[in-house]
Amino acid sequence: MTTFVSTNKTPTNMKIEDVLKSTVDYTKSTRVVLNLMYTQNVITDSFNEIIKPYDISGEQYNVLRILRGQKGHPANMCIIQERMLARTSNTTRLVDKLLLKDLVTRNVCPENRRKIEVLITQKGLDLLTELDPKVKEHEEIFSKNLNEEELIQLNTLLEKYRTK
Amino acid sequence: MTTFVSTNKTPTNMKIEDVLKSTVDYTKSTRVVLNLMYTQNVITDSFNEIIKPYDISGEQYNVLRILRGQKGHPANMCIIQERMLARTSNTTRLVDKLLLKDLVTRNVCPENRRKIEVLITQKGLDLLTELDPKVKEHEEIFSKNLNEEELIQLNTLLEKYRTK
DNA sequence: ACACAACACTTGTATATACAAATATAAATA
DNA sequence: TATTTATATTTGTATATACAAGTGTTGTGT
Repeated sequence: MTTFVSTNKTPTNMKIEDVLKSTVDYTKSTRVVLNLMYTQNVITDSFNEIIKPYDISGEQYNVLRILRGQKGHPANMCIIQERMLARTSNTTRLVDKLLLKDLVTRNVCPENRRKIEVLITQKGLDLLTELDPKVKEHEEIFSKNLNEEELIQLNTLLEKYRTK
Repeated sequence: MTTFVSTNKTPTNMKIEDVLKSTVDYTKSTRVVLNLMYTQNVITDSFNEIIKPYDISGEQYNVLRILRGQKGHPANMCIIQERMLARTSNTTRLVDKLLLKDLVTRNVCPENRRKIEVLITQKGLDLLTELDPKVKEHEEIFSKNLNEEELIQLNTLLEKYRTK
């Protein structure tokens, strides 16, 4: 079976029916779901290629970003989880991996021994600094396909769409 | 640590900065990436709740849908993978799981013994029939937040955005 | 002070993703 | 025909997701 990871030549801007080789047209509702899923996969795959040489996963990167955002204040597991994109990720094990790479420190909170204080190390900050321009570039590869107006529209529609 | 899976009361229609509790505003490019990731997570979580009672995963459901779309023609692994939303899923192991539940059959292709012929069983078709209305309802829970015009716009913007 | 619930986190298990390597068959070429 | 190359799939390993159950700590009520 051919692997489509890096050799994927499927034009990404096609109608979703063509991407998924469907012979029938979907309803607008179905198309939105599939377009969202597929577009997210395209972005994630592209992002993973960027961080791959740095021996870090997208989720680990996400945790580091949250920790940097704390600006020196320690974050406990609750805080990290609240701010993650995928709320059900296992924060304990993600922090474990970062700890092994010396990108974070982890200590029991003295005021409340149930809590854990996680801090990003200088090594972690340096890694993020190195990644910053590449991540910015990655975001712009896609957003350059839309003009300012369309970017605003897309953001508005996504926020409106996901309301429950 | 509190689990946010089913007890998550975070309003889903908020600005992405509020959802992720960011104190600073993101650029439009960053917002699109985060909105896409987060919205996809919201949809996926909601979909997983629907199929959970049926002892099947979202990816397994996806494979069954592809097989039904074949209308009696067997699909080999290549075909299934091409049509999946996440191109890097491990089709072999997904089919393994479906086989254990008697939802598909798997046979070596006699014309080309490298290939595998996968077919959906009647039990698989029945499961999909039972799920059809629930899946439709799921799609409409979100799409009802937008009018016809906006649904078309969102689809168009997503297809345009992901162009590489 | 004691019991018990709530909280914060960790651990276990099954599934899925990501990617490399291995196997088996078929096609191409010397 | 033998050898190489390409194709189709499987297997292995590490990571991540999903969810339930477990551990230890704190707060609350009696």
